[in-house]
Amino acid sequence: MAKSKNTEQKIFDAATELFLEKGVDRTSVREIANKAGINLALMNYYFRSKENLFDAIFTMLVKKNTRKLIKILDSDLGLEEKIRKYVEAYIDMLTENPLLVSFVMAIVHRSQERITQMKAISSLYSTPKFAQQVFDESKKGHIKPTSPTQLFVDMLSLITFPFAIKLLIMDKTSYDEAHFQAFMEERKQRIPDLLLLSIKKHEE
Amino acid sequence: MAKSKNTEQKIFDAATELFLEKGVDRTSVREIANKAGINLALMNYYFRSKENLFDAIFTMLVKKNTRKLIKILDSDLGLEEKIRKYVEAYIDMLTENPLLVSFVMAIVHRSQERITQMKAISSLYSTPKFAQQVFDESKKGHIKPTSPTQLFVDMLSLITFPFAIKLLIMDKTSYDEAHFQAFMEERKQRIPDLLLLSIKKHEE
DNA sequence: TCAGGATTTAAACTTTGTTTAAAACATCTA
DNA sequence: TAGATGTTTTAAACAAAGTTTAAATCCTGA
Repeated sequence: MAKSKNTEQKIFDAATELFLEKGVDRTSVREIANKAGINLALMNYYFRSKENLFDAIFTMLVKKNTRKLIKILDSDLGLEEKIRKYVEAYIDMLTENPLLVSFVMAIVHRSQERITQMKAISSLYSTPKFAQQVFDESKKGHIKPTSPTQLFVDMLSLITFPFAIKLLIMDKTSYDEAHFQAFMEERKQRIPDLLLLSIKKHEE
Repeated sequence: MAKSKNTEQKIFDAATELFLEKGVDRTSVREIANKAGINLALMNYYFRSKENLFDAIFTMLVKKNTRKLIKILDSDLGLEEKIRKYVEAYIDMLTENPLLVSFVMAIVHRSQERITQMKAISSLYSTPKFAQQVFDESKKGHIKPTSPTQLFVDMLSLITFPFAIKLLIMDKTSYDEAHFQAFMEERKQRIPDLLLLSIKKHEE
């Protein structure tokens, strides 16, 4: 167990860098081995397969980047502030890690079956506290009767999907990177406004 | 050019069936050749590559399924009715063709660069009439000042993304297929309500 | 009819991810 | 210390994938 930890880490690091840089599919195992300066077979020795290595890296990335989001969801903030903070933090996160989006898309498209078993993703979408909060506020009559699931799916959709079709948006609107960034910045206000409006009482 | 059209069609049909059934990545060229009853090399003779064949099939599928959607967007319906009709038709379309979702995700994730060049997709998201309509109604003061792009992205996100994370939703809520269908059925009301509320004037 | 282009075929090629079996290394015990 | 044992590393081969090649066959028009 002397150099072992080291080799495993070398593979992990090289693969992470390559996956983020060129995408999983366009990165070959031989390339990873090369970059890590190790023998080809060691990838399969330490991780059972390339797919497995991908899972490990993806889990690490999600964990590293979503702690803040989960903390917000589980906090004691009021619903409005919670939603505003969550949307902002989520958009910031995806802006800083654009490749997480394509990673998620990769998962969605390649491993539909496995997606529910990936604890990292699963925990990201686990929202008992948030759901309870929506339920309670509904009950107390502070907001309209609202399905927590619908509300949460609305929120996720409005945040995430625009990143997935980023290039399409940029193409259709002739935006450059800066414009798109401004577009998403605008959504930090827009999305909470939209969601809060929909659950607020007393309007017509 | 005797049997040629026939062979090309046989490949196209066999591939379509297999792609839809098992996904693109899990379908090998040899399998397609087998099912079509043709020689392996003919796939590359008629379509230049498997990727190309996929593009052709995808374009066909999108065209076939989105005519109705485009027609609605380009119609003379009022904004409210247009949005309601569009959302309903779109959700119906994705419900009936669940594989179109993963196809879109595949494109988004594998071909970010090419996505804007795919006319089928591009035209689906081309909304000059809708944008004009939103712009005019804003100007006339019938609705709040609204960015057509933001509104359209909102709508697309709310419709499409839930299908992308379908398994995740089903897992988290212990839904079965029927439940999920009902969940999306509910969204046919919910999404237009949400969007219309956000552009309506005079509230609060 | 037969020349020439289009189509089809069998075979090989390249690049994937993965496995194997032996070699090298490290560790622990008699 | 020497040897046995388990771990790590290596070179080589494997299977399956998409693609290409070059020859064979078919078809059509002059």
